[in-house]
Amino acid sequence: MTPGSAAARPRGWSVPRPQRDPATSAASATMPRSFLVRKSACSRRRPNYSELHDSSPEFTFQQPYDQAHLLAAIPPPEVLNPTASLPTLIWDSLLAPQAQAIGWASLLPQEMPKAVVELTSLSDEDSGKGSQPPSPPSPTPSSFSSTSASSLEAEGFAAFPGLGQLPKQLAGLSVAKDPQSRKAFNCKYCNKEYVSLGALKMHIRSHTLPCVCGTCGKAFSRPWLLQGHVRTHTGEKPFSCSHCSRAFADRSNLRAHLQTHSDVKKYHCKACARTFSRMSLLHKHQEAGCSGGPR
DNA sequence: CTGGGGATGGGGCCC
DNA sequence: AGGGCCCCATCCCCA
Repeated sequence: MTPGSAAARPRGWSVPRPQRDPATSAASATMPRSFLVRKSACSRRRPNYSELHDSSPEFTFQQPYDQAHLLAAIPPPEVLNPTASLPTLIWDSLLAPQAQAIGWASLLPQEMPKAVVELTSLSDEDSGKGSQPPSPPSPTPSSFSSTSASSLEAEGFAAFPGLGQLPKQLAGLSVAKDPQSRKAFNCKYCNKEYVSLGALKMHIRSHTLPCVCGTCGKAFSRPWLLQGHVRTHTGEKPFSCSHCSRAFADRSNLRAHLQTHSDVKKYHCKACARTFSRMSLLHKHQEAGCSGGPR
């Protein structure tokens, strides 16, 4: 398949989550979980991970600076492919001297080389945190996505004159005001709007992808996403079906699987009353042209 | 066409 | 405030 093909389909608004697990939250049952943001058609584009290895000449890592800012990310030694040495590294792109030379401010995010955009910064204290199998540790990279623009200016950019003017743009932080003068936070990468800085910071991680797989170099926005990915390498499947012997690496997939054991599936076709274990199956069914009659 | 598994993205909640 | 986790959504692939 082509990694980018998924982006071709517009997805529009997030579907409000109908109900949350009552055991975990009762209040949120009345509130859609994705009410904060409208997803653009391209918002779920998949990164071209091959580009992680395709460093353009302007961004080749250089000695000795690069060594000082490289850090092996997540690699439980027994998990690592001995031959996979490479860009499974996190690099502080923001502090890179090369950044000055190429005019960051003039680059739109999508124009930045992926190898730069996706590799994010680590502080000294982060670099001291190692990996702990079996579960990959959270790398807790202090990428700029989790750093305020002001602190970036104060900390990192101070070391590199000339970058000081850029951080707010690069960090994707801007505070806008809506007509009611209520604060809103816009992502400079994609213009999504958030009602809290925390939500925006979380979102920005999806642009910066600070969590990098030590085995294949694939980058993720959050540690637990990486953790799930690492299971594809290790084969770990901690979620077992209580009805059969199947095990799954992902809880959501187990949940979907459990539906297959149920006579009455979760998703109903309103036209023909058929039920499906997955929303995607229901959609396929409808797109295929539901006859409308009961089956 | 259908059903299912695998993989991944992302916002919200809890601690 | 931030990390971890939950849950949902969706895509791709295959049988």
